Amino acid sequence: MAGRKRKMPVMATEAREQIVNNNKHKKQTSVKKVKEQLQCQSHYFVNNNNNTTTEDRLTEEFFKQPCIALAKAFLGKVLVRRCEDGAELRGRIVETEAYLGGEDRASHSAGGKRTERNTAMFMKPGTIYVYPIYGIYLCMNVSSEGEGAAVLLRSAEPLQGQSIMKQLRSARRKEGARQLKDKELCNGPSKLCQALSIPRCFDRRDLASDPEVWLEGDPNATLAEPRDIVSAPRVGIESHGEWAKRPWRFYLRGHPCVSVVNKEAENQPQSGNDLAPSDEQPDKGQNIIKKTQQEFS
DNA sequence: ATCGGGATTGCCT
DNA sequence: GGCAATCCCGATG
Repeated sequence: MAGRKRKMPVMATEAREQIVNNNKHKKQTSVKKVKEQLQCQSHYFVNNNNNTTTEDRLTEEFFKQPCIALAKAFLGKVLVRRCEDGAELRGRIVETEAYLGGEDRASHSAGGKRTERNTAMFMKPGTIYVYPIYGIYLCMNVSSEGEGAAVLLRSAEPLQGQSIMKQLRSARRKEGARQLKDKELCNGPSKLCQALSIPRCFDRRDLASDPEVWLEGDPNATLAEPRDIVSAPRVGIESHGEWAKRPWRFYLRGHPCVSVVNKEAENQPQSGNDLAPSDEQPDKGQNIIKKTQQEFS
């Protein structure tokens, strides 16, 4: 028997409120701009504006960084997905992993091996690499500087479009299962793909120029201080011996949307972070996390 | 042509 | 915390 998927309802009032709320605290957000966003969500409004560039959109320059530096730089940035009906989903990235090419045996591109599947890893920095895993899920990466290197996006904090994310995430769950909490919407690489509606066909697209998916700096958040970034071994790659121990997973310390907390790593001095100097104000990153912890508690 | 495994998740005990 | 689900891709013959 087939429990057919429910039809996606027209954008709910709740979602509109989220957009408005999201813009409330943004300085210089005009009423006009909010109205435009609301218009774009209507089924009856055809959006002919292909210029999705916003002042916050990150350009190709951002992605031109070595893999580990980029993996850290992603933390706090906002992944945006514009759906077909114009609705925008936003999630702040809070957890990443660096996969280097060449020597890194845990990488799909280990030994410089290039296949049909991992071609995107060898494309220009900012290229999206989407691959299927376990036959049922997807994972999203972004290529970085360095031959065959890419960053896996593991977790995000839902910022906008939570009601749509809930629908997308609930579609494949058992009927009658409990409602997902907001912090459970994107706390894992495949959950992130589901909640932000990242399909396989986004493979090899350019995050710097694609009209349907892009990255933004969050004007209210800033780069985390090195001490706010935890470096831990990557997860799910146990079989790769010594390479599995490299601390190339990065997440925001104490953030409620991180998929796997590593207490041991958190107690280590974070020596791997000397490559990420920060000229931001020291405690801003922490403030954001504290505020978020309250929101999600 | 066939085979083995996987950068995960959700449900069950 | 265990374990099945589920299928694509890449390696091998």
